[in-house]
Amino acid sequence: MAEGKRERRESSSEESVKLFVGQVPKNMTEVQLLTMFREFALVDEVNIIKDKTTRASRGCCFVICPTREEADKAVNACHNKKTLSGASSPLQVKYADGELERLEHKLFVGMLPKNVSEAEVSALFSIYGTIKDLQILRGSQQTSKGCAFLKYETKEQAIAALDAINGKHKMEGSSVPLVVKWADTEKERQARRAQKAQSQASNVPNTDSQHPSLFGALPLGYVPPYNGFGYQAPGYGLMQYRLPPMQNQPGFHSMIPTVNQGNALRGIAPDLGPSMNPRNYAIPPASYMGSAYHLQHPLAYPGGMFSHRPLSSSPRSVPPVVLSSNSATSSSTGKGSGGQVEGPPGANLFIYHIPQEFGDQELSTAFQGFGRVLSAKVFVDKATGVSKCFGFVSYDSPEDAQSAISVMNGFQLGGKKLKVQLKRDNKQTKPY
DNA sequence: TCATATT
Repeated sequence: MAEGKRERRESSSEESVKLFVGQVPKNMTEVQLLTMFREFALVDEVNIIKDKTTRASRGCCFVICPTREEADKAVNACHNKKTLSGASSPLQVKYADGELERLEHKLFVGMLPKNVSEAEVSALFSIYGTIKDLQILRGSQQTSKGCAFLKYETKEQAIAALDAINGKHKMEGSSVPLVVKWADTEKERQARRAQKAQSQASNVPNTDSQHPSLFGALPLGYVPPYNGFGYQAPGYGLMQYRLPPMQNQPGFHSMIPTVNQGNALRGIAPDLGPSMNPRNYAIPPASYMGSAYHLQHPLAYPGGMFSHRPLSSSPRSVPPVVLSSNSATSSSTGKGSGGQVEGPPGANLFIYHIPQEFGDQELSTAFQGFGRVLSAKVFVDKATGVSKCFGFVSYDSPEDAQSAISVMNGFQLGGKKLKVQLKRDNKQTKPY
């Protein structure tokens, strides 16, 4: 990225401030919102944030105020102060991502001599403007890391310092010039972190063994209705089947019969090799054993021949559950374009005590044996990306949801018992 | 412990 310059919106001047507003009813218009916010502050513009493809409101908007003072007025008057009709909680009004940073005029200074003090850095940079904040990064023993962050009062000051010092000014006793650049934004840092995590993850291709405790605890059972599978008969080698590419499926699946052999999984999975590790594990109910399931199965295709409750005639048969360690598979569950697909009333589940390591895909897979999963969402902490251990699963029919509840509620998975209930419906409140 | 969403 080029240093020393930042992208800027055409439509708003340097001092205007963008606010992000959440809890906006999806049926409100920009004009309505503009009118409302203008009761509290000067507002230049309101932009509803819409789904890229459907153009439907995503329930939030941006508000552009001409100055920081006006923006603060809007925040103070509205944030958590009023709930718009149709919203489930009060308006959230805050500086949009990056706005505060943009107003900070924050620079990164590199190639500082290790022994340089704050005072010395300050003396140099004060030539170009008023320093609002300065910190040299230090390690555990207070040893300098040779770089610093510095905030100026105005952007012009920061630019002046950047132009004058970057690559040009050598501090006393140093043979290399200082590096001065705009500090990374939070977004840039996130992207960097994500990239690092990504590259680290790809160095450890087989993550299946990271969930050994889950395998042992899996509910008995199952044949995935929309997935093909490989099958390992007891004592036989692992066989795999590849699905037709058009089926939008993970490339490989393995199905490991019986719970008692669950620990065999740990021995089997790694043998598949890094480029061929299985995506889904299905563990069929004990009642499947000793039955026709010792024979080779036909492949299951989406919408295909394989009933998703093939042995429901057996009273002791336990529900379908599949564990998936998939990370990169597209799926039939509703996601991808952002918003969650919700099913009809009574077909949406709230699930608590989801194992920490479950993501959307694992949740979807674990619940897909009861019906067509329209969407599955595990909630994660915005900052850390860590699962909050609760989420939602939507089916297209209430009956599917009920059968998922009857089987999965109370089911022990990963140390805790799942809590599976109908999702609360905050929506259709009927005031007379 | 019930949808927090950044054009």
